Amino acid sequence: MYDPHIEIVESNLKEIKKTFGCLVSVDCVIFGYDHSSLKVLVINCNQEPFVGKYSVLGDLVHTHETMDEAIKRVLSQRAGLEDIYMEEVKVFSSLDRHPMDRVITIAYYSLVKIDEYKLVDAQNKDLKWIEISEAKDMAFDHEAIVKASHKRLQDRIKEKPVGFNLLPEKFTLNQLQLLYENILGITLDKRNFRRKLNNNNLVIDLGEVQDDVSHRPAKLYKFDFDSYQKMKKRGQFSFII
Amino acid sequence: MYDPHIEIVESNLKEIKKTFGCLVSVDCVIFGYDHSSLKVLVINCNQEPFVGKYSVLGDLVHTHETMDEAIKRVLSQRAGLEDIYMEEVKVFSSLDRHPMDRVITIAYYSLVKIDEYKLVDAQNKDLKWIEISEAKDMAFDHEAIVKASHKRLQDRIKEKPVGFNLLPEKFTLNQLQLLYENILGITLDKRNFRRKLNNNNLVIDLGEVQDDVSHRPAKLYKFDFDSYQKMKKRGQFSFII
DNA sequence: CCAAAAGTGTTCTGCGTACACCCATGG
DNA sequence: CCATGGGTGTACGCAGAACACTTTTGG
Repeated sequence: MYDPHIEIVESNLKEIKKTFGCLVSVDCVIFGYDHSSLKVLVINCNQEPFVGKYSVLGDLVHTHETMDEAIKRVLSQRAGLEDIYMEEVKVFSSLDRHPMDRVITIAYYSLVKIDEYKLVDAQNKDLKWIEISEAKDMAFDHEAIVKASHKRLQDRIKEKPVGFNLLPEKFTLNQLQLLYENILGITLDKRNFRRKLNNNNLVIDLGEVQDDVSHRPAKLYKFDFDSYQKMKKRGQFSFII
Repeated sequence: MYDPHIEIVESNLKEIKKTFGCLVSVDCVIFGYDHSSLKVLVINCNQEPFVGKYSVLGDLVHTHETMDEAIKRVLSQRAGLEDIYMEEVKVFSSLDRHPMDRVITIAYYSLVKIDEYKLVDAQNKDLKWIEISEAKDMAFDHEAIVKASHKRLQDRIKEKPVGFNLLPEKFTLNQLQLLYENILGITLDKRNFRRKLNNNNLVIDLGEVQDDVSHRPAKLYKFDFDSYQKMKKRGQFSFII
């Protein structure tokens, strides 16, 4: 019987590469939150036949870099983003997902504090934040990539405090609650939400208040990273909202 | 400024493939459960410098197949497995993970009803079930791949009833409980475990009993797939043990 | 003083958890 | 009748969910 298993050995390496070599890319769905809705960072695609459609940021993976390095390079060089939260979502491998050649892509999503981020756009002039709901009819299979990433973010935020990566260092509890409501598409009870935060020691009262609002200013808080680390270590942490 | 973004267009496709083409493989961690412990299906590696070490089943992805097709091909051709549960785990992309060339691999795990599976080994003579604890010092980075897959299974089984894929169609409640205890490495309370199953309508009493035991025979149950589907549809399903 | 949003407590219900004894069968 | 595992119910505490009014500030 034919042995379908291919062994990579010196003698047939060149032949193997010719036969099996394919292109691998990373695509990163960058989420931002502007205090009213969840946004995705996109670019106008300039590859036929998708010219004019939106695309998320991505690039081919170089032969000398890991996925992690590739995605960091894309975030840094193409969006000026450093040290931001990111997570692998899944692999997209349809044969026809790229019109020019077979390109396997690994999707990631990232979370950006949109207030602290000015669009860095050295390479091109059309980086743009769009609403999740606008992420339709995108280039390649990027609509599916955005959908899968959004779903992953929704799942993740229910069990880990990743949402803080979308807010400024100092935030009000209402801002935090609205973030959850927007991402999950649900409404939450203010008192229950706050009690849960307090029970978990997840936020620290900074003793400061808002100073630019025309009504009673809200207290400002920050995420209690140390407390979260401790809770993770001893026993399990639950943040299912 | 240098634009690091590579566009794949007809004119430079060949050059791009030469520069960026790399090898992609799938590796599948196949879990089985033999009524006492969780097992992994491995093979003796025959590639230097790992000859004699264990490896999980994997293969290069062909240019004309998706990941899904590749993993199904590996499961079918190399282990005779068809239509089994599987899930993508994550990408492994260290530059030195394969000694011969840069190979990016996508790890999957699968669940097999070990009782109903006779080792099909047409291609080679050394398919073997080993204990999780024996999955050390494996070929390539397969120890890390097994660890990550095991962790994923542990996470998944807490929220979805995937464990039934490891048991025969008919099983006793004690067998089910032991499965959970073995996979999670914890002990569970018998009465609480059973109450939760009943509350969720997850199992159906078949009205049959064991007939090969030298003590009071236990009732046999099967997984209630329809009930699970209904529960998933209306509202959320929780199976956190 | 009015508008706007901030902030705060209680009750009820259901679920997780801890826990121990009798039952049915084969040998 | 004995050994072996099979099977069952209760009490407690905590956490989620529902729910409405008072407070503080700016204008």
